Amino acid sequence: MKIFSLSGFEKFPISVSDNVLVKQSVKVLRFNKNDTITHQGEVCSDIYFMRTGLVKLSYSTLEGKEFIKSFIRDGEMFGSLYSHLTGGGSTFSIVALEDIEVEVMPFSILQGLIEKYPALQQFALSFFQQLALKKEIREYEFLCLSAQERYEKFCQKNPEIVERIKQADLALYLGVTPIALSRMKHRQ
Amino acid sequence: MKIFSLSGFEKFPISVSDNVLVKQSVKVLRFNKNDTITHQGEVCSDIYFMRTGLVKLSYSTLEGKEFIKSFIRDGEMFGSLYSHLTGGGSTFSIVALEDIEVEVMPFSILQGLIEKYPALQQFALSFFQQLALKKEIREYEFLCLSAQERYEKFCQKNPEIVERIKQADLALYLGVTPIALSRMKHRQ
DNA sequence: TCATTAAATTAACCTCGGTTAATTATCTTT
DNA sequence: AAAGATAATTAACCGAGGTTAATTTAATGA
Repeated sequence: MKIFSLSGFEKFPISVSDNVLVKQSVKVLRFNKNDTITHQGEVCSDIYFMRTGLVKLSYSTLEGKEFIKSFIRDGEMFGSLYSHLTGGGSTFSIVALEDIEVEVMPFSILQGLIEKYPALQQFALSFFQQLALKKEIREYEFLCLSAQERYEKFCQKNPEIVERIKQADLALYLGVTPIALSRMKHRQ
Repeated sequence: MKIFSLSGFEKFPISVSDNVLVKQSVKVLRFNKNDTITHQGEVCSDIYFMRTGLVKLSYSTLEGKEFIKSFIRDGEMFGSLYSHLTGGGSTFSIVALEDIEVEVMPFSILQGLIEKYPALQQFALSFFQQLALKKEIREYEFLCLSAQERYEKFCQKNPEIVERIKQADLALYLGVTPIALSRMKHRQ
């Protein structure tokens, strides 16, 4: 049961005075394509709402390899769950794949509002249930599907995203090298 | 911030009358090793608390292959998030790896209690945050680690579980065949 | 204890994906 | 339009893991 659909932090169903608080806490930031919004390892105590554009959340390994956790597009909310829950540095970087405009708010402010408003509590619960479900589906795909099948499914489910990203980034999301993805595409 | 640690549904911090409700709704069931508790495809509108024993949540593919989503041990809670959120059939089966004793309660009862008690709401939020985090860590492992590395990490983090499961089941959890895991173990 | 079944190991063969490097296509930018 | 950079493709080689099947080891039961 969705109480409301998020179209930015200032649209939370809260009192006028708390809305003023939110307006004071929220910063609207712009980044250029290829900018890194937050670096892997940095503590990330903010929550983001993507107004326009597209970013990737990506892991860099010790051997210098990159893998992509997810793509976040306009209208979606994101942050580092790990950083939020443990206070440690984020396990991934956030990089703009297009020029973007994001709203940024400290986790702590959102936390306070959630404790105060049942509707926000329901929203938060639903958000994390959906996040868990998404990640369970990704777990299923890594376990049960081949790279080829993951590729076909992604293209089918996210045709718009495929248009907006480099093929190499799609490969890193699927867990294979860009070369392997190129081969897969041209396999008869 | 953990409000309380779950040691069974009857230990929820709720009123005496609601506790009676819970006691009436909860069934304690016993299953033998190798019994299937719920079958893939069946709607699973219950939530489980594992008193004693160990189960696996596993996917069966069309080609007759099996892959293991997770192991659930004594003291843990589980259910089908997908079935709960969509009303559809569960995407996985639940199979006892030891003789087990579980508490079973309809999701709907828990849902009602969550709406009534802030402490339970906080508990549910925390539960799904932790679930999402666990699945994000598994996503990281599939993306960034080799099968060998996933094996070593699992043994390191879950030595007790390794003792209690068949090596073949560990392989299916790691996403490789039992043969591949045997080879990995004996690789110098 | 022996017999039977299940689990784990090993071998031989093959496919898929990683790696390096060269080549071609596609974008940018002036 | 030409030049330079970036992205994608292709080739050759290698290793990890899948597959089938045989063998050994361990567990279970009568």
